[in-house]
Amino acid sequence: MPGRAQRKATKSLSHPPLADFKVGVDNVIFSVDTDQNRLLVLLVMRQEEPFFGQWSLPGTLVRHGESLEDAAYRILAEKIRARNLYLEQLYTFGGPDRDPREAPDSYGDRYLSVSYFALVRYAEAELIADRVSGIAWYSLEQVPDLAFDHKQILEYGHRRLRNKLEYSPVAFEVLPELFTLSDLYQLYTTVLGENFSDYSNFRSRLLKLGFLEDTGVKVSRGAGRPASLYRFDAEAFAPYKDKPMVFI
Amino acid sequence: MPGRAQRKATKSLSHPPLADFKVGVDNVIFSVDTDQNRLLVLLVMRQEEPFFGQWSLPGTLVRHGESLEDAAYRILAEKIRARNLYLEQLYTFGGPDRDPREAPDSYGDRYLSVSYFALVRYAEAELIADRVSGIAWYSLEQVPDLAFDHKQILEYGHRRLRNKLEYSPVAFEVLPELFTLSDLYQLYTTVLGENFSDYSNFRSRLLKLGFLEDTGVKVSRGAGRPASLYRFDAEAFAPYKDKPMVFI
DNA sequence: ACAAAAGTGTTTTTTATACACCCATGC
DNA sequence: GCATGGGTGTATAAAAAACACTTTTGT
Repeated sequence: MPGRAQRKATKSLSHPPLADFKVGVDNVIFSVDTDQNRLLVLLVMRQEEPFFGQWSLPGTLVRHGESLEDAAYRILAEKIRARNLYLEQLYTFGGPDRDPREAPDSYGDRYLSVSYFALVRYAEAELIADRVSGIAWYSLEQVPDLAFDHKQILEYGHRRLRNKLEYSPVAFEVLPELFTLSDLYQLYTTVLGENFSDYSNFRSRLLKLGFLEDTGVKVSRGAGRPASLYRFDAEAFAPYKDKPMVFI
Repeated sequence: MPGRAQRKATKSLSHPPLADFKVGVDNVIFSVDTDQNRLLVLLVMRQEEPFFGQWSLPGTLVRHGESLEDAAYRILAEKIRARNLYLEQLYTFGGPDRDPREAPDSYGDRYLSVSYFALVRYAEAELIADRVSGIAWYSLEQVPDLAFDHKQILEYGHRRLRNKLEYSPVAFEVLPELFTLSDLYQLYTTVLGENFSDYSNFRSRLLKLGFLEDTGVKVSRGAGRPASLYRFDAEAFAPYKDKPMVFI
């Protein structure tokens, strides 16, 4: 590889050479199953080395001419047919030795992972099983061992989800379009833990804000009084944009 | 470059080839000059192409065997001798075409920038001028045109600073070790804008929290009653860790 | 009829906001 | 002695937290 050696020499003789990178994108895709009140992550079974046969976050390497975000959308689209979708960058993990493909002391490529955080609606998200069908939603408490440092990435994504839930309306990206107020409340408690707030206070606080539209439609789930279905009204929410701490 | 072509072929014939990256680290280093109440960023004058002679954020390319964070600390240490220091990752900018060194349609290297956010104490930070001395603190309102997409990165860092100021004790990383309460207040107003809170309320809220230690020492700055010097007590702050929204 | 879930309301406590006023210093 | 910045206190409004109660359904 004469081209590479040459490039090194141009810079400076005393410095250690620059690292060459392949850049991967890994997605932490969350959803919730409102019926069973489970917070879910999308995992895929790896079909190649390294970590063949292990579960991992859906990821891909960035291709020529492709932006990071494009790559993130691409894997998403390969794994899932989703109508709605929220996506944002999470964090970049890039220490040496995070990928076993990096030969310890060689001058081969380093692998760097830019992680993205995504939210989709469970009911509208159709998983795309390739021939080997290694793809599944996992409840957060039952996540198996993951390839690479994906457990760490997932943990980081989970933290981000908890934070975002408190001060931005991301809940409505994961909930179905029509939801009951206890769906919403349950989502908050499963993500934030019990005793983040009393139901009745949570309820009145949110209703007072005025961006939850009552459709009037009632649904009955087993015993008990039927609940109203609500819809998130993005326009009515607009004035709260950029103002933090609306929810709790 | 036969090695590279071979690697491509192993994967799949239909896919576009993977991009090869050089990874850069760019630091947004903030400080405040308490005397003049200016929020400052550290800029360096580029000594090489591209953007030769333009101001830019201090950055470097990641070397073989070096982690991203190591690289971030390395540039910092090259530019500044700082006792205290706060550093965290900001965001990764990685679209194609963000760096003019990328030939538009070639298969050359892409340049990706992982940005870091740093805070140092102005008084304790000694700038290291290399032979050409192209390094300086710039007041945020007077930042000139910057190389690459550094203006965007800086803007992003500024946003992060504003957020962090509200819910974490980063202010004490930028202030000198001993500071008056109006130093603190001024810092908040210069970063967050006027009318974020009335001085007297700000004051009593913070003192009630109990992690500001009054040293008893007084300083007089021109006319007016001399002010007490305070010190941030990290231990007393500990219970507030992870609890957001302590300051406002 | 009664348990279960949804929804309403009231009381108490805490926190935010506004603002009036006193204190110590330089000139 | 008065302007200047530092520091204290109080009165009012608003929001958070606790909890008691009503309403509507399935069984």
